Amino acid sequence: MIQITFPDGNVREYPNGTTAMEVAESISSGLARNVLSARINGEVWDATRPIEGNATIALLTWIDKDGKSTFWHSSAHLLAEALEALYPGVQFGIGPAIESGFYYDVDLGDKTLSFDDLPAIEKKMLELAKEKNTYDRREVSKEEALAYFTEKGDTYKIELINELEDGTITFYQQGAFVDLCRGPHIPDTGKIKAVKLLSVAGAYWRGDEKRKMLTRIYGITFPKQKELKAHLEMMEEAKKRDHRKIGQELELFMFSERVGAGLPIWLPKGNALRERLMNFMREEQEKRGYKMVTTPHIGKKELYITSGHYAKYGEDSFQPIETPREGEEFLLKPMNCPHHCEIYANKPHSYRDLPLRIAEFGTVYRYEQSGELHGLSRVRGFTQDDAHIFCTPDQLKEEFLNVLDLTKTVLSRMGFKNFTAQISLRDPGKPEKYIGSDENWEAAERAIIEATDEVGLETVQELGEAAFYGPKLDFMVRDAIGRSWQLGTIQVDYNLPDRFELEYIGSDNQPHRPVMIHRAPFGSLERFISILIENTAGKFPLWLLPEQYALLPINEKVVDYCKTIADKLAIHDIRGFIDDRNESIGRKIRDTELKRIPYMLIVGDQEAANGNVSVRRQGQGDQGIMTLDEFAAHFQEVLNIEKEA
RNA sequence: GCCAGCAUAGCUCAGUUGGCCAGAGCAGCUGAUUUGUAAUCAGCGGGUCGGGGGUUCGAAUCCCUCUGCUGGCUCCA
Repeated sequence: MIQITFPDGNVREYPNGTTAMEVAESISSGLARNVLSARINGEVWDATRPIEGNATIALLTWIDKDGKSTFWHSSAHLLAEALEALYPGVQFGIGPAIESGFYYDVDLGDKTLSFDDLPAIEKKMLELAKEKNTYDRREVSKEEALAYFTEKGDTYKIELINELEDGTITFYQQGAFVDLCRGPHIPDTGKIKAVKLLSVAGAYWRGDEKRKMLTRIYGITFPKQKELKAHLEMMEEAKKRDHRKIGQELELFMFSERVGAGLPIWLPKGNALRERLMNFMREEQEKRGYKMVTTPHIGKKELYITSGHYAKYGEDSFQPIETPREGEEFLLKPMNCPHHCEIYANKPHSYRDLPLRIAEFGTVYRYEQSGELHGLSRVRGFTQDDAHIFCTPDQLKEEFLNVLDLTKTVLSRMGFKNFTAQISLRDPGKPEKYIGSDENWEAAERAIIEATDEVGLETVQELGEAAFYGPKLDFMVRDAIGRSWQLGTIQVDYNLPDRFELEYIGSDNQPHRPVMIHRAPFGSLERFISILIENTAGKFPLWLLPEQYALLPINEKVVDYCKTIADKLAIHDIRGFIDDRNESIGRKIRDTELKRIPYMLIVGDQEAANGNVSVRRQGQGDQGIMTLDEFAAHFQEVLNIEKEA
């Protein structure tokens, strides 16, 4: 007998070689039906795999993240089985579960697969699922594994096997389909009741753009049809929040083929939003001792040779602009730091001057591959809320903490709660990717980790995600369809001060090298606004809105009364406009609702006679009659709630 | 840049297997209407079907190419 320990600490005895499924059955048949896999001694296993020796167990079902992931990984195998049945000779790459569903990378030879082919594959998958084939695990020798896939002619699997150690290789088989796989899998295919293949896309084999591009099929599956339906409805809802759609509807920004791809054009309403964001940032920065500067949009090529950016990105940038007579070369600035370094170098500095915090809303231009462009999130010209802090090594941590505080203030003021703070570190295996000494890298990485620990910021660390000149702390936020984007960033840089030979005179009367922090709490206004739109579905916080209310006169006679209201509200710093079009009140309300203007003040003969307004809130309907003072008080209260949130 | 798609009026979309002057709703303009919580009514104007080239007696429809867009991949100072 062996002892099995349950998550609640209970211990029960079972015969040696018992499976998780049998354990589940011993508890209830309902549980057994729902078990997808099990965590045995911390490792996720097949529910049908015999447990040898004492163990801890956690039975995993659809509600567990690992249960879902087992389900989706098994679904990838089902997809592969269907593909093999429909397209004999297909070769397989890898087929993992992802955050929401799964994919399989396949090589169909000369055959190209398009979206229209997916329904037939879905149908085959459901057909195969109904066979309720079990997923059978088998340990194989490397020799046997190679022999099988050589016979089958699957070059990708052979490549994978060659990198595995003999004795650790397992095959899984369901129905006629055998795959190289570590597992685990669900007990049988019958649990997969609902299948939706979402898209086909190209994906380079092993993520290497020099290697062959395989066909990637994305899909998602569920144990119940109803769940699939709910999921698809959710995706539809998310699409309505897409900033590209809302941006057009609300006339915030546009693109023009003639101006060029990836070059956003801000329309008056979007620009007003931008201005408010910038003013907010200006105020917050002024409180924290930043000085604003303005620098040109271009800089001589030599500037970027000095900074090291030319060597790193010269080929992959917009190419230099030349002066017609002198032949001087200028680059569109891809970042502001070299210009700011020159500002620092403009005069000698004493340690007493530091930290020096130089800020600019700097518009920069970067070449992005055409396939990468995406609305406002990935563009070729954008404005950073950039600043560079020059400080002594001793001040580094305090300055970092100061920036951290600013960034957190910004995110909370915007109502962003679901961000991830990611510390991006070097890839230790690829020193050639980075410039700067080991010593400086270590010091910088340590500073970031310590500062985030100190403020209790929860972070994730990613190796290999650092910029080429230094480690960074990025704030990542998700868009409407779950993609993660970098917004705010804080980067420590020992390199640029070196390259620009920046100095300050210390208390010892000797020259020293300052440390530099690059930071942008919004990141770029473009991307920030794209996320703001998707997070709020275009219903922006009240304090940010240029148009907070619309005054809707019911007839012409009350327009003058509306004007007196607007004047009085302006005194309270409440902004809005009068919709005096010759339209029905129903139409005015509908149009204002669609423009997502938070307050509608409806005024007819009664309101004009009584000196009040009828208040309607966007999306919430009639709020009843209020006097102006009542409305102003209510308004102020909402602003206060926003501020504290 | 690569893979797979898409591109018809300002917007959202129809347009059967290539066949008369390319359609609708909304928006716009003109007029009537002065309206009580999500679309008042009527009339009118508007598209070299993304650009260019080709096949054909004939192309929005088929082929090539460029541009832009969508979903991925790679990249992201």
